[in-house]
Amino acid sequence: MQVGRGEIAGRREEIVAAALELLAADGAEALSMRRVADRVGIRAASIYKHFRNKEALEAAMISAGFERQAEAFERAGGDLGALAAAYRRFARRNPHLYRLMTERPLNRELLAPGAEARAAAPVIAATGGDGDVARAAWAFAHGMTILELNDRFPAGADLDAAWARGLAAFSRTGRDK
Amino acid sequence: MQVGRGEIAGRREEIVAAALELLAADGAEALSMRRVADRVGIRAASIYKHFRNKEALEAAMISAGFERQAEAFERAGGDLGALAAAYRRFARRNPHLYRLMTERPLNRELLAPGAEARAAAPVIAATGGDGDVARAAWAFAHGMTILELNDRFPAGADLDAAWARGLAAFSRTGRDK
DNA sequence: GTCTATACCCGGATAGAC
DNA sequence: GTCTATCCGGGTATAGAC
Repeated sequence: MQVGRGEIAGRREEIVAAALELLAADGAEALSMRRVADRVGIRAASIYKHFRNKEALEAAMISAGFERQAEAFERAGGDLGALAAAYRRFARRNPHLYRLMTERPLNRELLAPGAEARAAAPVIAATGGDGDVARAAWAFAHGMTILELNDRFPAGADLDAAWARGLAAFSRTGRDK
Repeated sequence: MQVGRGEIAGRREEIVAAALELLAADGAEALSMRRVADRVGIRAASIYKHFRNKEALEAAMISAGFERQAEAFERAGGDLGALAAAYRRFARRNPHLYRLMTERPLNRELLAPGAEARAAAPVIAATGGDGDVARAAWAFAHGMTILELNDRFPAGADLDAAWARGLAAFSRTGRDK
């Protein structure tokens, strides 16, 4: 968590926390520098003493999201089914953050080093180290997740069944390879 | 294509075409009523004689996107692999439109009737009428597609292999069910 | 490191004349 | 159906005082 020391780093984290709260409560459109500042109790201009620009603040938020996701995976254990459930649960509990984390290319130079990799590692491990399978499984999980968040499945659809069908395809026992 | 007759409907389609060009060229952030109007050669205010608001214009664009997608599927034929290739190609050729079509919940009341269903039908048919499999396959395809558009896979990743791995899982011969 | 003040620019949408 | 004029609001970001 490479915090330097004292008030400067504390303020940075305070701003990120406020931004995450605002995003969770009101969505990406509400995420303005002015509103983040309001929530911290300072002026928008002051945020620029802590972050170069809005993109840098968002990168800090995304890094925090990866850390949260990695923690959720740790709690879930190494089973692919459990990881998938944790993945879906994380997104449903943090829909706006999940969108922020996935909807655009990452500016990886701005991210906390290793955060993305820590979140990805459990999936790679669970798919047996086969990169193609890991990417296919991730794509399936992301597709199910984001289409659900975006309300794109029919109202009566049995999403648990669709998840199960996909996971069977990508888990070791269900493989035809 | 339920065009009424004469200039009014023609103008509507002209506006949609201009908006689609603008979106393709410059992305969603550039899609403002003023810029669309510039491209048509009218004033922004005049667009409101043809569309109630920006959301209605976007819905018309999305409807056009579904129609294009349905046509691409028709050309591809009924094979799941061919459909998947057409799906990916459509998104790569129309990345901003694909995002517009998938990133948010649809306001289905504003869409051209049947457009969404026409685009979805070939996938349902190709997965043998099993809704769970169709949704899982669609989620996989969307996940692969949007993660590729968003540059989320590692630079050296073999996406063709990941696609093949997933499609094998969802095609009839590769099924364990 | 926070403030005030402000530059600068953009957006969606409406009123009313023609 | 298009225009001009305008309302009203919002955004990121910087300069310079304290």
